[in-house]
Amino acid sequence: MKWSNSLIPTLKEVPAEAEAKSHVLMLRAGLIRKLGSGAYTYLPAGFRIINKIIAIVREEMDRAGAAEVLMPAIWPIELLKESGRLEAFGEDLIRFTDRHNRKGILAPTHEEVITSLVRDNLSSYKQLPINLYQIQTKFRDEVRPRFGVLRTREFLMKDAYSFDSSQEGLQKSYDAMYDAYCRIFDRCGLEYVIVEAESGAMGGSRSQEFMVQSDIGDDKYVECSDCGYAANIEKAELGPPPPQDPKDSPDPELRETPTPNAQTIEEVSAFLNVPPSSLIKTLLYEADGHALAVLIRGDHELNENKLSNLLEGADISPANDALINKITGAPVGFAGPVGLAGDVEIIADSSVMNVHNGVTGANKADTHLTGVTPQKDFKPDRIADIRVAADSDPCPQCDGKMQMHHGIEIGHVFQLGTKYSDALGATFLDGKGNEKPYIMGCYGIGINRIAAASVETFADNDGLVWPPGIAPWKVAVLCLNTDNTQLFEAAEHVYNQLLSVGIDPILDDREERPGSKFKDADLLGFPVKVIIGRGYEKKGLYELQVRKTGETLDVEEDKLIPTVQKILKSL
RNA sequence: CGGGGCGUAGCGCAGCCUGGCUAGCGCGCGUGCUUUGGGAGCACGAGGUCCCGGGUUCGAAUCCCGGCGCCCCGACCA
Repeated sequence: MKWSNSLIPTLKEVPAEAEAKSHVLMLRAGLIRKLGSGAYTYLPAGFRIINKIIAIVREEMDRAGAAEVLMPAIWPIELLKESGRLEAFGEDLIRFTDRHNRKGILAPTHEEVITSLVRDNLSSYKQLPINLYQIQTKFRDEVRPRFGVLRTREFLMKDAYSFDSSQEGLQKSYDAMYDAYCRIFDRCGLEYVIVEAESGAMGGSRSQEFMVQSDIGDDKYVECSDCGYAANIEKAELGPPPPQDPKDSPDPELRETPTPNAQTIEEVSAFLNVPPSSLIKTLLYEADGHALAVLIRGDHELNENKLSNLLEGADISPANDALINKITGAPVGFAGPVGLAGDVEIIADSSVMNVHNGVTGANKADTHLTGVTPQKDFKPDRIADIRVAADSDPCPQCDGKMQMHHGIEIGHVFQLGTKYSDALGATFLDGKGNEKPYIMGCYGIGINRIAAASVETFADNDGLVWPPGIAPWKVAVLCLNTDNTQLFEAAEHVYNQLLSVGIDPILDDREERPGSKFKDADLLGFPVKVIIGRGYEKKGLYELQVRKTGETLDVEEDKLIPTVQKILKSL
């Protein structure tokens, strides 16, 4: 590609609307332009990056034995009703009504379509396993699109769905996708962490996410530097709390303390001048009709997933004010486990049991109890790990501590099981003639996010730095003076040579001053620059610059192509 | 959905509080001359529904009311 034939509107100044590094640089480098909230145009250079990523994804999916399809983005709304996910997606759906007054949606994902497709066109275990994938635009009316291309209302996703006749088969399909994902992200040059995840509203059992560590990431995960255990914050299990220090004082005396106008953890902590970790929060919940008092240390957060799992998947919801009043006999904000009415099950997080000289609500307006000792002053019915993991928490698999990180989710793999095949009646006949639901897996990759995550990870003060695998062009040929025919012809010659060995160059043939060309090339992040200027004029030498390292070297014509190839291989 | 902020030339902004001449500055853009290895200099020039609608006023970018759009923080996020 010749620069003059493309559209690469670079910006010197930082656009006001952009905050995140990737957003700023993708705008400045002329990769994207915003059309509306959460909707971006990819200009030629940006689209080339997307296409590079897609090509890698496609190659690896095909290598893993998946077959590509293309499904509609426009759905009749009934399809989501059938699977029961209309509620689950709710406001996130972009809905429309057509000229015949039929209700439709723009597809947020495609489990329903693929499941009904397979239901209607496959019938025998002999045809299994099968894995179908597509690369499609998904639509979700995000509450808050942000960070440029990282969270948008329409985005490209590679989604794959596997259909197996057995759990063992699913495991094989899942492992194959897992391996393919590693190859894909490796080839994209990303540094990523694979974390255990909750399968959540998708249903199913095993689930892992591929994360790129980044402070602007929407997801949080913990990782143990000793053993490598890593898990999404929603999922992360905790090791046992560190052993209790031997008590240097006898159990304190339990007493009521007036705490007017102090209800929240912060207020009580400040009022009584005790750290939040000495407070015991009492959260009242309703679970399938019975009341729960859930005890969590003041500086911790309840993990509802863990609580629900502990209760064998019961639907749990915070108790309403009326119920709280009934249980505690006090206004909201003063609940405590001491002396609670008998039919309330008390579930305590493990860490609560180590609290010494604790503070809880007194089940009485404007009053807290101090000097609370677990087991002595109250006895939980159950003690379990039910809180959200935090930084420096003990690892569940070794003696190490876990660190908390923010991450950008670039891919996920799920073992769905039979959730969708059951809901949509998708069955096959096994070898004995029995009807069985397909055992499914689903596997997603956020195409646009790969680009943004790469920028967040690798960009520097001068601009983007692309790994060669997804660079819009691998090599930029800079002709520093287009008026000089000798230089220009040499530049074109290099450009053609690179083309002929399949290297994918861009020729900066613009009538710009050298400074602009250098700055733009750095901003765009081409892995290698070939500079034809002074050195060529005087000594017939080409100058090579490596974007990532800043390294430069002069080479003679016959060494040029091999040297470029060598550098690209080393990056 | 709650909180904060913004909307003036392609981009970044000033002007608004305290209404008043032809709405200004930098970058970018066009033409000419000079310049040519890290975003050149000079000169000339083009480019504006001041987000939209209504109101107040002799007069509105500026004040008032209503709306729309966008950004940031939070909540949310299969």
